Order: sequence, then structure tokens, then C-alpha cells
Amino acid sequence: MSEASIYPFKKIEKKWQEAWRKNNVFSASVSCDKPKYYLLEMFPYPSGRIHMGHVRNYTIADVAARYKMAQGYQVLHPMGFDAFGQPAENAAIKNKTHPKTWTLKCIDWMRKELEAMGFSYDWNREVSTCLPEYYRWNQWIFLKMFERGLVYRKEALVNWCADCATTLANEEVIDGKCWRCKKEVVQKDLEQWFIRITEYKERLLDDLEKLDHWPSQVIAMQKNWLGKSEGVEIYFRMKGSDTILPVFTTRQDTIFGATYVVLAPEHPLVKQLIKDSPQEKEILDFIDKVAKETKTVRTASDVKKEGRFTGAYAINPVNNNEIPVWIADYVLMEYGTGAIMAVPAHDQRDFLFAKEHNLELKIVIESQNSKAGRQNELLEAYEGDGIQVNSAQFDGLSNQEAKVKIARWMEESGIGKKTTNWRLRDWLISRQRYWGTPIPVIHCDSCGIVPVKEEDLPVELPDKVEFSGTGGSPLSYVKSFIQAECPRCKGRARRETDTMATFFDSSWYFLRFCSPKYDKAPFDKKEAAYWMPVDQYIGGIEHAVLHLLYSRFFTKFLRDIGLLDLSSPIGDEPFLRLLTQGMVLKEGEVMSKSRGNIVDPDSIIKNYGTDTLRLYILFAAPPEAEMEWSERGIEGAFRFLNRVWRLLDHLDRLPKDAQISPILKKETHRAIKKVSQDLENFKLNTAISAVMELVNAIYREIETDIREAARVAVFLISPFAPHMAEEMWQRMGNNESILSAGWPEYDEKFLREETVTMAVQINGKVRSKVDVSCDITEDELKKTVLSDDKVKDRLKDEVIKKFIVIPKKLVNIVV
RNA sequence: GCGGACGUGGCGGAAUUGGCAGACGCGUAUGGCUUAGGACCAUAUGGAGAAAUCCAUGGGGGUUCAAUUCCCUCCGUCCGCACCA
Repeated sequence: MSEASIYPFKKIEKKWQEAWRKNNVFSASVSCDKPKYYLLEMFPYPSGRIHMGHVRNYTIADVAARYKMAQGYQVLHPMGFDAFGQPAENAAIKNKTHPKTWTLKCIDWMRKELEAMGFSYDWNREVSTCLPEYYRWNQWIFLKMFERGLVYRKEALVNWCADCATTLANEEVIDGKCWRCKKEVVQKDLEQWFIRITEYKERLLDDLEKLDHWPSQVIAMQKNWLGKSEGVEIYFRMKGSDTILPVFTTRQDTIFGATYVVLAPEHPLVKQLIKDSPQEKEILDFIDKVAKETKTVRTASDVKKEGRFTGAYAINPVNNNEIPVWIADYVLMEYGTGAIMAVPAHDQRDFLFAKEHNLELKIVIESQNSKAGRQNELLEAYEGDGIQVNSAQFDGLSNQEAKVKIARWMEESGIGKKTTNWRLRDWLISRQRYWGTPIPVIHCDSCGIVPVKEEDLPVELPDKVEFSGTGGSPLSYVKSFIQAECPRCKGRARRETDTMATFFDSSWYFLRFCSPKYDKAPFDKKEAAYWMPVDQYIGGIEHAVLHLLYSRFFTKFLRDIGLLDLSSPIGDEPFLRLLTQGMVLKEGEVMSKSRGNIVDPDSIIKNYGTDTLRLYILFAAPPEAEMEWSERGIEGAFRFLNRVWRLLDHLDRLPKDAQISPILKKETHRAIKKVSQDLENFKLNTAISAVMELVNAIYREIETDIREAARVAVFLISPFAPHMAEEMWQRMGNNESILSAGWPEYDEKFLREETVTMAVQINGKVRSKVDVSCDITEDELKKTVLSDDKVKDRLKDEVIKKFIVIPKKLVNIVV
């Protein structure tokens, strides 16, 4: 390749990035006469280097931002850094640098990389969550939650990652492993800080209905996570005592088939039941054994269900049958009441356990297809629908009907109560780490837990800390930090040393972007009212339940306390549209450091320029699908951009007598229409192919007057390859940035066709084609088609039964 | 087990209120331009066949004049949740 045929991307990209910065073209402000558009990407953790996932995420968004700007929207497109978190602390231990120094350096580095991609961020609005001017508002929001009873401290079994030396929220435990370090998570009894997110569960579930523009997958995942399940709590009485044992079930229709009861080993009743009994020791040993198992082992489906008989009996309240009480590892304390009624005939887990321990089995639902009397042949539990049998007054009903009636009957007779159970737990937010927002609370021996006064915020992180990397929060060794005065009694007190989970920081950053320098509240109510909700949010699917659930909760809470003024069709939901971009793969695997298959964006930018990288990453696959990295693909994108660039030469050499080509005119307007529609719907890969088609058409008509078509091509490519577009636009004689030149409009009149080629089908198979005028009548069309040689040939002796016309597309002759 | 997404050439992918399957790109082939080219230009490119033609959107079935698109069923892949009672 000769140098002359390669477009000077290095020079151009630098030139325009500087121009955009100098002229502040991406700064957003409240405007009365323009519609607003808030475009947001999930802000990155400042690891120091951007990877292809970032590139893809931010490029998708940047195209939308530039398109909306060109269309005349007032676009808010901010960027910031989710800057607290463990990697900084680990780096501190390893490199003997302070987490703050390390983080701020990484932020600088990353900001430069993002700028080199030419992204249209309003850098005046940048926020970093690790700075006191940001995290003081974390503390402020925490205090507001505290005031309203949404924050509490409780000793409980919590998830503990020994490797990270800290607690984890349920949402952070994936397959029993730590979401960050992938090491096994254990349960530990600790006193921790929780947020009562469960208070909002109904709203979090119901409002999912409003999110029409979210991927169904994310909606499903959140529903799943909230895990609403409706059933009945049934009260069993213990034989020989007044103790009541409530169990939860969604299958009250099987209550007559309950042949034993099972408690979780941790159930508080267990110790009381076995006290002084002969099997006490054996059972305590069993409980001990189960407690030592990790959750992954305990819940593995291939593990045999183990259990012990307690020696106690419970009374089934519907028929006064005495049934044995067992404990078993397959019943979990944290769900329902920690106790179940076992119906081995109609629940596979109970079935397996009953077989194992020789327990009674009683059929109460008969499948409609099966014959009665197969009790002894059961090979597995029957979990489907059917007709009630052995169920007293409910015999003969369908089980679905019985479900309703039994629930009502239980409520009326005091045997049970309709209950709704949720999977969602309260959110554990305290972490035993340094690099996070200090929880603004003081422990006083006489006053107990006392919140820090609002005017004393922020509680700043002390700079001087030791990072031993061995046990306990580094903050708990900083005497000057711990020593505090009780805000209430002024006595000597102790400052809380736990910090907040970083998901707290990211649950409201989108609101901070509306007024990032505001110092009277987390955000300016008026500014937020103008910009919110986020019109388009773009990020990875990995936050489907974590960040996206917390953010929805925060927004609702902040609205409830009157801080947020939201009036949109989605009410107190923060994100109108959500796009979850697919992952970038190499040889079918996710790019990752550990796999060593990373392609560094910097090297691509160096060799081909950022416009090529941007174009390629969007062209290779639809935004929400996975994409496979291909070096060949990069070259193809680069070739195409060079082809576009060479249009400048052809414009210089335009023949004096060049005529406007009606074909090219049509192609031009068709391209505007197609690209605009595709951009509207984030069909970016096909938008790019439409631009390619236009460029191909220009080259086919290169002898004609291509000026309009070339101008449009530059516009249409501008969201994807903004640097090249700016440069070409300028070289085509324009002084203003293409960003302020608007977006081309298409005119239907150029799209109208005089004639059209219609396919002629006989019995649904294409047999010929005819060129006809667009406004041909059906009679004339029929005549033309039937006089076509190929058709005549085919139809010789056939009788035409039907003649179907799809205007401008095809005719189908049925014989 | 429950829930979600998906299955189209050698490859990435187009086409959805049912209407010409394979747009666009990659790769490949042939030719041109060239001292040369991994640059550029032109042509071809789902499979079978000399051709007419036939076959083809994971498999099978259905609805229809017409199905990649709608329905049923089976197979397969990916993702989320899960001894959740």
C-alpha cells in the first residue's frame, strides 16, 4: 500500500479531539427550546486500562449521542469513575502505594484512553466516587435511610469471603463463590449493617411492568431474584406441648399427604425438641457436620439427602394425624419458616428422602391419565395437576380448585394463613475494608448507635493507614479515626470502622451527573427533574440484578423522601430504555487477562485509528449479541474508510459537465431513511451496511455529479467515524463542525419508483419476473404476466384457480 | 426442575404486521493494473447438475396461494435462578 492511499488517521484524530475539547462542544446544559436526551453508560471501575468490552459499550453509546446531537437534542452524556473498591487496596499492599494515589493515577490514564476514542463526553461533569465531595452524599443518603428506619444493624449468618477478608451481599455471591475473586464463600455469624430493601419488594416487582424497553432477560432475572411465591403458612402443633410449628407451602392441596415434618438443622426449635432425649448427642453431631459444609456442597443436587429423626411428633392440623419430626440438610433455614411439611408422593425431594429413610408415602392427587391403586409402584413423585383423593371433603376436586378452597378453609378455621414468601433478602452493605465510604455512625457506651450529624459530613477517610493484608479492617487500627465524641451525650465514643459496599456509590451516580458540583444536596432537584429519567442506559448484563436493582430502589427511596421530582411514563423508575451489550469474544471465549487472549484497544488505534476500531466493533454483530473478534474484520473496516476518504479525490476531479444521476439520487435518499431508522433502533450493524451500499452506489455512478451523495455519505458515517467525517466535511468547504450541521432528511418523492420488478410465482415458486409501471391496474398486470413467455410455457393447459397480487412485490398464480 | 435467549452459506451476519432467503462485510477464485504487491479496479461465489431443473433457514408435523417469520413437537447451544418447600 502506498502511503498516499492511506488516509492520515493519526493526524486527523488528534486534530479533531483537540478541536472538540477546545470548543467545549459536548457540554450539556438545561435548555428550554430543545428536547433533552440523557444517555448513560455504566461507568467503569478505574483499573487503568480500557478493554474491548468498554470500547464496545461506549462506542454504541457514542453513536447514539452524536446522532441525537445532530438531530437537535440537548444531550447529556457524562462519564465518571466507580473508584472505590478492593483492587486499589490490593494494589496498595502489593506496590506499597496508597489506594488513593493508585486510583487517581488510573483515572487519569483511563480518561486519556477514553479521549483517544473520541467519545463525546461532557468532561466538566466527571465524578469519582472516591472523592469526599461525592461520598459525603453517600453518607448523607445513608443517614436519611437511617432516619426512616431503612438501615439496621443485626447479628446474622452472613456471606464471608476469606480471600477478600470481607462480607458480601447475597447478590454478590455467584454459585456459592465470591463475584470478584471466585473463591468459595462461607457463612459467618457477624454483626453487620443492612438496608431494608425488602420494604420495597412489591414496588420493585410491580414496576417491572413499566419497563417495556428493557430486555426481557433482565426483567426475568429481576423477577426471579425477587422471587415472590404465594402459599399458606400452616400451623402444626407439637405432640405433648403447646409449641406451634409453622411451615410454609405453596402446595396446600397436598396437605393430606403430609407424612412427616422436616426442620432445618439450624432451626431454633431443634435443641428444645431433643433436649435430654437419647438421640441428643447424635443429632448435635449431625447439626455440627452440616454447619461445616459450605453452601455449594450442601445444595449440590447429586448429594444424598441426609437427616435424623428427632424423636418428636407433630400433629397435622387437617386430620390430627401424628407425624414424625425430622431434621435434614435439604431444608434451608433462610427460606420460609425453616420448616416444611413433607409430601413424598408429590414432591421429588421428599420422595427421595422418604425412600432413603423408609418413611410413609400417601397419594392425595391422582393424575387424570393414570389408574388408581399404583401406590406401591411409584418411581418418582407426581408433581403435576390432578384430582384430589384421600383428602376428606376435598375429594374429587381438581387440585387447582382445591388449592384455593383449602387455603380459604385453613384461614377460616385458624389452621393456617395465606402468606407470600420472597427470595429477596435485606441488603448487607458493610465491608471490613479501607477503600470505601465510611459508615457515618458512632458507637457510644451510654447512647448506643448514634448517627453522625449532617453538618459534620463528610466523615473523611484518614490518609495514614497501614495495609498489612492480614485480617480486620485497616481502619480499625487508626486511633485518630476511631476516637470520637458522641454527638448526643458528648462523651467519649468509638467511630464505626466498616465502610460501605461500592454498589451503594453506584446506586445514584446517574443523579449526581445532573448537577455534579452541587453542594447543598446529592443533586439539584430542578436539574434532576429536567434530565431524569435516563433515556438510554447501556451496559453489561452482569449488573442485571446487582446495580440495576439497587439503583431502582434508591430512585424510589429518594422520590419518597421528596428529593426527586419525577414525572415520566415510568414514574419513579430511573432508566427508560436499557440496552445490554454482548460480550467480545476471541476464539469463542471471553477476553480476559487470565486467559491471556486480550486484544489491546491501544494497539488497534495505533495501527488503524479509532474510527476503524469504532466502525468495526459496531459492524461485526448487533449490539446486544456476542461478537467474535477478528483481525480481518478490522482490515475490512479500514479498507472501507479509505474508500470513503478517496471520495475527496473524485470530488476534486469532478468533470465539468457531470450530470446528476437519478439512480444515485434515489440511493442517497434511501440510505438516509434506512440509516436514520436503524440508528433509532440501535441496529447499528445494518446502519453501517446501508452506508456501505450508498458508497458502493457512488462508485458505480462515479462519472456523474456525486456531490450530494458524497455529502450525505459523510453525514451518515459521522456518528461511527466522527474524526474522518469532520475532516472530510471541512475539506468539502465547510467551516462549522459537522456536529452543528444537522442531520440530513430524506424526501419520499425521490424514493418513489416509476417501474418495479415483480416476481411471478406459480404455486408459490418464482418462475419469472416482469417489469411493470408502479401504478399498473390489476387487469393490465394480469395481461402482462400471462403474456410472459416463461409463464405461458408453464401454464399451457393449466386452469388458473387464483391470481394473487401483492402490490409492487409479486403475483402468485395458483393452478 | 423453573425462567429467558437462540439455531440461516466456508465465516460474521441481512431479511419478522407471512410475500423474490442469503443485503453488507470477511474469505475464496479468475482477470486487469503493476518491477512487485498482502494496495487498487472488475467479475464470480448456498449446494447438486452439462443444462433444464431440483434441493436448502437445527429435525419432524401443521396452518396458508405463500413460512426463516405463525402454531405443535422433538433435538441442540448459551445465560440466569435453584434441595425456594
